[in-house]
Amino acid sequence: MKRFNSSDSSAAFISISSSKEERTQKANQGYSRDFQAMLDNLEEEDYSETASHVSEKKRRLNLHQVKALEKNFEVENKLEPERKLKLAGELGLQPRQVAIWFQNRRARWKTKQLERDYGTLKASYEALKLDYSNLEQKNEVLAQKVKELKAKLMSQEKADSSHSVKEEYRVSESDNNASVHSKIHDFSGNNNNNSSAITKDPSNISSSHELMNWFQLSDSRVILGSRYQVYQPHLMKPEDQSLFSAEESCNFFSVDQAPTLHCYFPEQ
DNA sequence: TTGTGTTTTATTGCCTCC
DNA sequence: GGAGGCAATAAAACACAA
Repeated sequence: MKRFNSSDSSAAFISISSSKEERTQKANQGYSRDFQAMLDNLEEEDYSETASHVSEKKRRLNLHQVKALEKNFEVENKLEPERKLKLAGELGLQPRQVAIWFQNRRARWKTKQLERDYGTLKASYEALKLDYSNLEQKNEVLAQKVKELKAKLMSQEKADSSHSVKEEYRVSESDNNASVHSKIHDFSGNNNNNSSAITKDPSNISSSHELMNWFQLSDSRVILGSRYQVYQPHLMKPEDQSLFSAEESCNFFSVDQAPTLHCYFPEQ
């Protein structure tokens, strides 16, 4: 149960007869503000006097009272006891009425503030959404370009590799060296058996001619660590050496997930 | 005039602070 | 434990279309 001050509790309701209220409201519509305020004050006194014996009815505050309360609310939305008493005295209201008005006003303000916040959030969400769809479009364009460049590179490499094979074959024939010829043929014709030619230990090569050819072959290869790993840019299949592998560029242009670099740093 | 939706005034119950 | 704030709610007042 709410506790009221003794000063508040007596007349939270201002009792009036409804017929009288309607009459005065209609009559007041044509008056100036000052004159209406004066009438209102007179009415307050009148109602206070008759409060004890007339049926209780809610009564709306008049324009003057509401404006004064609004002005005070703008200054400070909380009400100290002294200010409450002062306002109540000035406006001819019960201190409790002033307190209730401030309380309800704060509630309305809060609702409006929530609506504003919602509007702001909604606007920023819409902007973000638009931004996202723009990025998505750009992403698609870039992915398409990558695809085109890849295709171009592949066809170019195909042309280059067939050209270099022919060149090497011609050189080996004119040299009339069976050993080197077989090695080159083996290497270019069957990639799966590369290891035997590539990893051959030079100490097993008997003739100086053979040794020379081994150097010629290994010249274009990079030997890494204990195992002989081959880097053969021209004779490698394009799909094996492609920077953008079947994993499709490490999802670099995927919009659904963050780009990962696992294909570049597999150990990580 | 009346039904209906909205706004305003006031109450209730709970919570926090001193 | 009293005072005051807040959320939820009731109820009167008001606006307005049909």
